[in-house]
Amino acid sequence: MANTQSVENYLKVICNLSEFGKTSVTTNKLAAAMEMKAASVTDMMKKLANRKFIKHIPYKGVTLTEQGKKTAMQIIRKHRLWELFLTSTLHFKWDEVHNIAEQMEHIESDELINRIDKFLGYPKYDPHGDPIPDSKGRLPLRNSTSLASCEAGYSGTVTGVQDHSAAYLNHLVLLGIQLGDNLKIISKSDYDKSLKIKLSKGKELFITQDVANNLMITKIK
Amino acid sequence: MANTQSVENYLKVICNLSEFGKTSVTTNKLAAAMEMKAASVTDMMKKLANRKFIKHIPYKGVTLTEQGKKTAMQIIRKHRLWELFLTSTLHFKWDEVHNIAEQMEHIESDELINRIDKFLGYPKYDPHGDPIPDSKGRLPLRNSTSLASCEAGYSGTVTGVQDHSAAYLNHLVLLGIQLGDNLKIISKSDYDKSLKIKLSKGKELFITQDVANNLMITKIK
DNA sequence: ATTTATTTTTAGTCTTATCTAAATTATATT
DNA sequence: AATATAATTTAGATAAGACTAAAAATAAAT
Repeated sequence: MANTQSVENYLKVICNLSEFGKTSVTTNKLAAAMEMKAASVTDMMKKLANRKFIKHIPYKGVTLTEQGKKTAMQIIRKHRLWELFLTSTLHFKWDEVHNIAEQMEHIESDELINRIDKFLGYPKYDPHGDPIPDSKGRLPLRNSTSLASCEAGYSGTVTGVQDHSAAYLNHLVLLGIQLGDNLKIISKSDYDKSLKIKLSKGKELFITQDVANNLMITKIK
Repeated sequence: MANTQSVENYLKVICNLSEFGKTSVTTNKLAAAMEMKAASVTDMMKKLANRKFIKHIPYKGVTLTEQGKKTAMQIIRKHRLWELFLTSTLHFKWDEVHNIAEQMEHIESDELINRIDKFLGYPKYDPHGDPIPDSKGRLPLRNSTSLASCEAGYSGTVTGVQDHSAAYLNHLVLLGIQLGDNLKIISKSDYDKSLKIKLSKGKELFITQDVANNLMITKIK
């Protein structure tokens, strides 16, 4: 009855790459994201399609079915709640939690994850600013945009990251940028699209387009 | 490098059945404890022997090597710490935690389990009174004996159970017996070895030999 | 000391999930 | 439109871990 960890991982990654089921995902993209060979992915796609988790159009890609999305959301919920537990209760740093949560997300017990949810106070966002699905699989909405897409003069609050790699997260720590920080775009270079920003604490700094691309903010004005 | 969950389960069960490596375990006993067929167990014994976790004498049984014992103790440590976390932090009942801990014990992260240990205040015993190995694999000692082995007149404190089944644990709840309770043996029946005991709260009750056999106490006098 | 019963092992099969290499389909380029 | 390139799928192999059925070893009972 229960799904294997492998099946859960595929569904989770498909869900993330498809923006929660909105778009279709190609075999190679999936293979790259899962660090597996395309042939292995094709194999699994057949199995997942048989079990009605996805719709697979050969040579074209896959999309999640309602059932597949529902299952994937529960795994993402578990992953994000465990990440938050690890940082807020056990004081892990935000770049250390991913690998452990990858394991914990497969623990099979609705009761357990609901109690963790309660223990944490029914949080809406994980340590990287990603929204946590509730027990019904519903996502809280937040209209955040990439910092790179904002013009000079705008202010905003840092709400999340798109790149979850330890390297990127550590780079932000180095720059002194944290989730929840307010910042203002002073200017934008025409030369390399780098940004001069001012943190609410007063500190001014330059960040590259790459860094700005992966930083999510909610525009204030 | 890491061991599979299956390997970890075998080592854990061997360790428990062998009284932490002291005695040898037979194929059939292991098969029964793991709810598997004897043939499957033999297969795995060869693999574990190859990897120097156990010594296997065909047709005779297996014993843990030092390495095998060390590995098993870490799994038992994780199991017991997670059981305590589930009861003390998430308020699960003591008969509900086993299945979940069976899964959590396989999470691979020394740092994680050490932080849980610290979070719980470096506890020495789990919710069933079983000793928790420390990070080096050392077990706290406690000289407890089965209540059934004590004579009338003796007093003691309930320290643990030998039967971990939900049925037994619920039966104790029904009787009103908890870990840490003090009790005194009023009399012992020659007819069926049942015991009349008095709890420190004042309540008197009769318990069968079976129940007494599975209840561990430290004799006070 | 044979025979019977029990325990354990061997041999061969199955499933899941991965891989490599080859074949096929789709896309891009002249 | 033909061909080259890239993406995807098929076919066949492998490893882990479980199973059944049969063979072998040990233990028990006459």
